[in-house]
This record gives sequence, C-alpha cells and structure tokens, in this order.
Amino acid sequence: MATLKEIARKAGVSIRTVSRVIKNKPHISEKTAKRVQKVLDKFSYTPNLLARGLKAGRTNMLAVIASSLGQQVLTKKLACLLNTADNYGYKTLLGITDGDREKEECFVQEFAFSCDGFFFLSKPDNKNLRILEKVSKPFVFVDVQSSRYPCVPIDRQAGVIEAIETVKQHYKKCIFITPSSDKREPRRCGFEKAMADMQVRSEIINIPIGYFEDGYKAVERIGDFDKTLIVCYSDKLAVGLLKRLYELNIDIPAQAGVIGFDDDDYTEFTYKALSTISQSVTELADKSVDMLVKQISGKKFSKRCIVETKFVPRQTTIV
Amino acid sequence: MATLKEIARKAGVSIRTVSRVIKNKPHISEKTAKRVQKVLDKFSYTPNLLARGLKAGRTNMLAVIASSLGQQVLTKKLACLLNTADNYGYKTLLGITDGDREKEECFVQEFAFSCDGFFFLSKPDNKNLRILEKVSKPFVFVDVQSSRYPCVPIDRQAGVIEAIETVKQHYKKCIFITPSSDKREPRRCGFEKAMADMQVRSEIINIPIGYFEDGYKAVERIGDFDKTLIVCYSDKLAVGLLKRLYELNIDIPAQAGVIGFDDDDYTEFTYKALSTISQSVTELADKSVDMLVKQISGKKFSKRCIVETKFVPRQTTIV
DNA sequence: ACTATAATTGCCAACGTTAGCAAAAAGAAG
DNA sequence: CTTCTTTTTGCTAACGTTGGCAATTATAGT
Repeated sequence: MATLKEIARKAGVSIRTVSRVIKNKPHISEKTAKRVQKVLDKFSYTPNLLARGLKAGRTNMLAVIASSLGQQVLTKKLACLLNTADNYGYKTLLGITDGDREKEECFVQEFAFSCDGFFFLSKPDNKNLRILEKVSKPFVFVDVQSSRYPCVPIDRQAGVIEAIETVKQHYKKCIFITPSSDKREPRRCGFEKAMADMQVRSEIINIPIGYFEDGYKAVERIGDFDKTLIVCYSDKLAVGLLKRLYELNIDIPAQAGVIGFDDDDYTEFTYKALSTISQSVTELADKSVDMLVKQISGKKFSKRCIVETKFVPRQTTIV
Repeated sequence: MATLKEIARKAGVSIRTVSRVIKNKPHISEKTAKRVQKVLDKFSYTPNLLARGLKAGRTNMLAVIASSLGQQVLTKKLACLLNTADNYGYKTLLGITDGDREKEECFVQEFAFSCDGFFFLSKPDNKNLRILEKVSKPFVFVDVQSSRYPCVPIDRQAGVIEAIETVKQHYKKCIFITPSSDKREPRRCGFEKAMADMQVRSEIINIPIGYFEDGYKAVERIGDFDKTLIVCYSDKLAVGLLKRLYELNIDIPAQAGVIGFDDDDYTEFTYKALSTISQSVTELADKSVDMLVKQISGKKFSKRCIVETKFVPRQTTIV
C-alpha cells in the first residue's frame, strides 16, 4: 500500500516524476523512467482510486441499483452487466433495495460521488427520478420502457405473439396467467393481440404473485384441459403449474400446452422441458453499458434501444 | 451536489462550522446550527464519500469477490451478504472473476483503497493470498474451510450423513454422484462415513461437471433401480437426473430415492418435489459479516465459525 | 567559454473532508 | 469598564493524486 510519496522518496525523485511514469507521460528520460518503474514494481504500487476519483471527478465505477437478487433472470442480467462494464474498464457498485424506495434514494445519494453513472434494474418513479435529477449523473433504465428517460426495454409483447403464432393451430383454447393487473403490461398485450386474430376461446387469469406456488394453485382455476394452451407470465409460474398438471395426470403437450417466460436454466430439465420465451441478456447488457458509457463520455446516444425476445419451443408445446 | 465550501458560503459561516453541524459535534450555538442545517437541507447536501474515505482511511465499503453468479445458492449467499452488510452500515463493491485468478488479483488491488475488507466467495489460493498480504486488509473466506485464514465453512459432511441416516432403512443400495474427484470433498466424506455404518452396497460415480445435463446423463451409469438411493452433489445434478428417471418411468421414491444439495428454489416444484440438504444462508451471511466487521474494528474474533446444514425431506425419498 | 534552445525535473495548488489549534466573541466576576 | 473564563468560530494542514508552470539540467550553436 505504498503511496506516490513513498515511491518518490525510495527512488530519489519527486512525486511529479513518479506520476509521469505511472501515466506514461512524455518529458521524462528513459533512464529515470526505468529506475522509477523498478521501485514501483518492487513495492507493487497501486494507485489510490479514492484520491484519483476525488481529483478527477470521475471514478470509473458504475452503480447498479436492483430491487432484488431473487429472480434468476435478474441475476443473469446483473452478471452480464457487470461483465460488460468490466470489459469497458468500469468496476461496479451494487445496491439491493428490496423494492424499498427509501433505500433506493439512499443508495443513489451515497453512490453519487463514487460512481460515474447508474443502472436501474427497477422501474422509475418520482422518488428516484427526483434524486437522480439532484445528483445529475447519467443513468440508464435497464429492461424498462420509458419515453422520457434513457432505457433499454425488452420487447416482451413480440415474444408472446411469436410464441402463440407458432403453436396456435394445435390448440382450441388459450389462457394467459398473470400476476399483473396492469392492462398495458406487454405480455398481456401480446396475448390479447394474438387472440384478436384467432377464432378460439381465450381467458386471462389474474393471480396474486408470480411465484411457483401461484402457478401450482392457478391450475384449479382452469376449467377443462382439451387442447388448452396456457401462456404464463413467468417460468416460475409455468413450473409450478407443470407440477400440478403432472399430479393431475394431464397429457402434455396434447391436452395442455404450456409456455413460460424468461428461459430460466432449470426449465430445460423439468420432466417435460418447458417451452419458453427468452430474452437476450447479453444484448441487453451490451446495449445498456454502451448507452451509459456514451452518456458519461458526452457522446451522442439514442435514448431508447429495444432488445428482442425469442420463442424457444421445447416439450410442452406441439410444434 | 453541493460541497461544504458552497454550503458555508451560502450560510455565511466557515467550512469548519458546517462540518461541525454535519458531524453533530459540540461547540456550536444552537442558532448557527439551525441556520446551517436549513441551508444543508435546502441544497440537500450529501458528503463526498471519496473525500471522506481519503481523509479517514476507511470507506465503510466492503468488497465481495465471487467467481460467478451462475449458481443459485451463490447468488443467495451474495444477496444475504449484501443485505447483512447494509444492516451493519456497509455498502458493497462486487467483483465477478469467472474463476480467473488474474481478474481476482486485479479486483483486490483495485478495490484495496476503496473498501475496508474483503469477502471471498471462492477458494483461497497462493495468488490471492499473496495479494491480500500486500494490501493488508481484513478478509473472510465465505463457505470455505481453512485452518489458517478467517473463514465460515459449511458443514456439508454432517448434512449428507443426516440425510442418509434419515432414509437409509428404506434402501438397499446407495449411490453418490459427484463432479469432484477430490477424495476429501466433504459431501463425499459424509457419504463414505454414512456407508461405513451400513451393510448395503454403495458406489461413487464421478462425472465431468455438476450441471443439469450431467445429472441427466449420469442415469445411464446406474445399473438397476431397486430401492436405490441416489445422493447428488448438487440440486442441479439431481434435477437433471430426475428428468431422466421420469422418462424411464422409474417409480420415485420407491424404486429410486433422490437427494440433492443446496435447496435451490425450484426444487420444491419439480414433478416430485426434491428432497435436499439446505444450508442456512442467512446464518452464513450473519457470521461472515460479523467476523469481517469485528476484524475491521480491531475487535477479537474467532477465525472459524461453522454453519450447519439441514436435511429437507420431500417427495423423492421415503421417510 | 557563453548564450540559446530543448529536454528533463520539481514545486505547488487543487479535489472535498476532517480535526487540532488558535482566534474571536460572549458572558461572568471584580 | 476591565479582566478572566467560557463558548463559539475560523484558519490551516493533511489524506494521495494530478497537471500547469517554473526551475533546473543537458545539448547545441556561436
């Protein structure tokens, strides 16, 4: 943990000279440079990033504010984000808010000086927007749709439409199960659009939350299983539902087709591999980091950059 | 993003006075304190943590170095660690190494000045230990066994023994499937110890990696299913295996019992809910953070603190 | 040898915060 | 109205790094 000052003393030069060696700046003789470098190596000097950050007004750190790490997709997104940021030369701070807006505010304030920009893996609201305004640091909403703020939304609607279009001819009835009561939620919209073109019965079942258990329980609310396609808001929901269908001895995919959303890693290994809709997490990370870094360095950037989804047919649907 | 200086100017006092208000120090008249506080509020002053850290030599940040975010248990541990650290008043830096020791070294060096201590969610080796020595910051190895360094190991061996003891009377043969070739790996040791007390056939099957697919494939290497207990190194393995058993129409838990390890969240919702061995993640986090914080503040601490495991019987074993 | 020029090096202030110490103001006692 | 004490306030250096500018040294030209 040597400082410039100590290195300078040991090498018999001034701080300024050591600094020049570190920064590979000109105006220094090769001889001194080599001598200083030797001392630097010997004491394995590491610059104090706090001091650097303080001086420079930028830290080469980004902060990620996420609501939780409970969801597998979210974790994947986070991991990708970190990895991509690292490739761009940025280290990362992480704040988990548990959905608590106070905490979110707190994180933004505390991180404000320590990072050059923010990623939000949660929805914008008045509180965080107000704070963001105050700290005036660049930010990007990841996997969020917004017309006013920089964001990288995922086109979930298209994914649902694609999935239903692909398998619809085999089913007589379609059900959509969702924990969201928002009529404009993209998956629901996708379902409704796809239904509009079809002459089959359709139904939307609202459930409290989107966890495994809720999927399991939701089966009770589905009347009959006769070429019924069940589109789920999430893989967790779908997996819980699958378990109940197993217990009820329902033939998949003939009697009931099931489609999940997220492409969690275990879905390939349920007793019938789950057909699902996947989002390109790497693409999401690439675009998000690119957008934030461009903002930070003052380059032009597009405020909105959509990420596609893709239907992955497996064993729970007839193709 | 106002600084002390600006606040001081607006309030018509010196920096020192503002600082006193912020730190709630004495030697200040109530009147001035109130006036200054008002200005602070008005400009919603946030201290620059870089400057503070530089001055104080400590930052109230901890760094977590993890090898990946791919594994669900690992993520859970991370989330708990963050949450507990937050409760102790520490913010967190995160470095994902992808198992790359160079990267690990790099993270430790870069974070050294920005944090007060390190958590390692990866095994110690010469490289990171050498670097740690250099930066001379406190650290704790989380979920790692070590006789020389501060660590919070998980007693996996006991978990396996407990699980087998609980169900053994129903099975005639026991198989352990593991990707680790290490003869001293705790789960394997647990299996072998449990076997020593039993008069049943037993076998250890070594497979390349511990992923779903490997469990699926491993089924081919199990001869017959006649009251066979299959103990798996991980839940992923077990879930992959379960799928193959479904396809082969093997009766669970009568013909084959299956035990996983980790208690990943989806295991409760496989077609037969997986019996597994769970680790108390919160306990792990509590103990780890406590150990690191004690070290940082120079208090006495025990270098080793074991976390227990617990068998969770579900539908894949007879009880 | 002596100046002019170029190459090399060092001094210093600044980033925002903190705390020791000194200075100023207020209050108490004569 | 002094003088002494106590309270309140401000000046300043330091944390480690950086870069402008000045100072020093080396080199070339007369």
